[in-house]
Amino acid sequence: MKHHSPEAEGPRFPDSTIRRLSLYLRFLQEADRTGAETISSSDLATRGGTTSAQVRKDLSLFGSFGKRGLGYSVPELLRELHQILGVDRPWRVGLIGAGKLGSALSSYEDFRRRGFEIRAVFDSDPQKIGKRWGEVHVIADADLEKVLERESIEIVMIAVPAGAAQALADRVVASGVHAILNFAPIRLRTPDDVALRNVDMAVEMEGLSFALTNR
Amino acid sequence: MKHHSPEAEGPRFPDSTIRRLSLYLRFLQEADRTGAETISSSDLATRGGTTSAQVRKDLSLFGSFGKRGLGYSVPELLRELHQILGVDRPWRVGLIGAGKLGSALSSYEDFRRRGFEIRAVFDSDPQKIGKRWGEVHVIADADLEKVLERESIEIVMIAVPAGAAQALADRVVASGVHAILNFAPIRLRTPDDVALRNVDMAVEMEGLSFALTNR
DNA sequence: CTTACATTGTGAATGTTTTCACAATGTAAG
DNA sequence: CTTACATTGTGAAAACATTCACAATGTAAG
Repeated sequence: MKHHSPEAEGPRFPDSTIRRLSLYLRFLQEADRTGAETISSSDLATRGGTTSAQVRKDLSLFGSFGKRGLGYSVPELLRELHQILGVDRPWRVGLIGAGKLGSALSSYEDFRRRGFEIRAVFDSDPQKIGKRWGEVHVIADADLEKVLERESIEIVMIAVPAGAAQALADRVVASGVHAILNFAPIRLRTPDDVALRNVDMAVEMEGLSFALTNR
Repeated sequence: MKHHSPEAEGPRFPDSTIRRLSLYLRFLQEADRTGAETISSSDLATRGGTTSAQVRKDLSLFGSFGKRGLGYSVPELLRELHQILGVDRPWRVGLIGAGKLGSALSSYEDFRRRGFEIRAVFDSDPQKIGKRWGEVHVIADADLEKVLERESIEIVMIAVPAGAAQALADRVVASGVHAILNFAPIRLRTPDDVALRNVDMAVEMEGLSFALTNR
């Protein structure tokens, strides 16, 4: 029954837990579509590739949502997870980089479906500026600050070459954005109050290379 | 001086360590380009966003490569990291999914530069089959097994919609491939002896959403 | 050769995450 | 109402990862 109390320094939640909550949310949506009323921690575990104890521990960090002997109510847990993850409302997203990867990101249906709405696309290439990209026009990097503010962008995705990423990140942060998803193969330096996630495909490939080599 | 011995069950290396080794490797390559002869654990730490003790601990899992009082020889540590990560030789990679994301992946220069060579691209769309994609032609999914074997593919990247991913993964595994990089928003089930990494962009975005919500 | 200094390699301490295991509590059937 | 059963929530234990702290060992200068 322990909810996190309104302490000066709030509790810190493991990153791994947050990732798993995202996965649970997905299975719940799936289960909901098939009309399931309730779901047990082991159901969630099997699909999420973890254990039922882990599922219960993860959820118990945020409250007690289940019924002993029965499991969790699908609609209720759906509501709770949406709220915990903050996806109970849409987010305004900016995308920097209108190359191939940017193109893939801007048309990625899963983002829109989950409430991540790309409201601005930026690029430095004059050839691309002004072109229609989905529902928005490509904007010059030079106008970054102006447009981030005008469009109230809350999350920025960076999909540019490594050499350009840090300078752009600095400008994004200076514009008051507090969340960045970085696809450039470089470790960005940002202040502590900026949430930063990296999608580093080369690192992932090298992880596979390592696994194949050491068997 | 402790090297890993040839035991029946080899030591297990933390995933987090392997990821960091990739980052160290990058920074070393950069340092090498600027002509640096040696580098200290704290140099590596600053760029990698960690601590010098962590760097030394990571490296010490694989051997002792440094010189007390001096640091690490850049060329030597480069060689060692290449070998540890298994990127001292090229890898033959297959790509399933010739959509926007597949397109971005197949032209991603960082892969080629690091020795990940895409030797085959697959898609189910008859419209796309036969078209030139970089240096290869798009091949029908139906020929997956045949071509994976013919091209001696060692690593497969899956960039298809969630609904198609598991069935394709099963076929990939059955064809003897032991490493998969999955971009589909689904948790694939694979045997234990298959190395699997996921790049899940929706999960990353929800992590940012969570961070922004809980501040 | 000796001293001053830098930096590694690594046990031990600490911190974090996962797993275990079971009392608590709910349902359902007789 | 009682019994049989399922499943949660959670302390405690175990496993795992990071940080500390310092002896060991190298360089370089006088």
